[in-house]
Amino acid sequence: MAGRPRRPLSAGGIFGHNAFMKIASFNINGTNARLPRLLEWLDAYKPDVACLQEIKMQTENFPVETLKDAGYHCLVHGQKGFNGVAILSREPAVETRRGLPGDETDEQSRYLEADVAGVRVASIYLPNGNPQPGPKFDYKLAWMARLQAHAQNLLAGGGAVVLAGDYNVIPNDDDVWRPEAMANDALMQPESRAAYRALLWQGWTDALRAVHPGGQVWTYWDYQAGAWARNHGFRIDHLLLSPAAADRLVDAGVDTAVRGAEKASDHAPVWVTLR
DNA sequence: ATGCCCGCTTACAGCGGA
Repeated sequence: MAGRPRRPLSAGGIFGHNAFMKIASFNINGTNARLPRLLEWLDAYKPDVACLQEIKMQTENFPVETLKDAGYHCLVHGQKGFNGVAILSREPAVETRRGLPGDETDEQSRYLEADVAGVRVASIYLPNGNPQPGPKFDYKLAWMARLQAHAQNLLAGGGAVVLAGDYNVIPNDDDVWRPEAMANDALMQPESRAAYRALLWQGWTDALRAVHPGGQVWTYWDYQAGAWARNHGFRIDHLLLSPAAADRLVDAGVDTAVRGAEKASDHAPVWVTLR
């Protein structure tokens, strides 16, 4: 039959060898403590983009050379001892924002954003907010209001955007092994959930929820009380997709086995693939 | 009811995490 010659799928792929783009989020809970696990995960699961949270070190100390040897470019927004986010990518990334707008006095490193292969990607480490009520919970809700305002601006651009990170919000009762056990926690207060829902109502798609609508999918297991062995987890790491990104959604999941390794983070990586 | 466990800090005890 006449017409355009068939080419293998990969020829049209943005990464040459892969028609799909895998974007992951992983709260590593300390770069120095987790670097071997991080490298193992990158090698085994090969995300095209990896948004990291809780790198817990200053920007200049991040092991960019080691990660370059592993095949990744790094953008880093660090902080000594606490917090800190990064974006690793196979393709070079162009930074578009460092820090969440809306409060010039906020010195915590919890937001980093970049363009990678035509997709706007953010690495988010939303405040925990415990104990509640109190100033930390107030900071969490104020941070979520700022995120809501910025997310609205991102949507207005109309492009493919992925807001990936540790949101420290358990959106629904079926996102936690036993809701009663967490009832007084900042992660599932009505105000926290309402702020998360307000984001979704803007037009974002919770990718993991869309692929696993029945819930019971965990991304975090506490180090304490044998939570991993008992599978007492909850879902707080989320990938929110703009409509243009959601149109390209192929799959989403959790690299659960990563949580079972020696010296593991208390979070497992979560990911989406976009066509 | 609290702590369990973990990572971090000009550390060796206390804080933050979730």
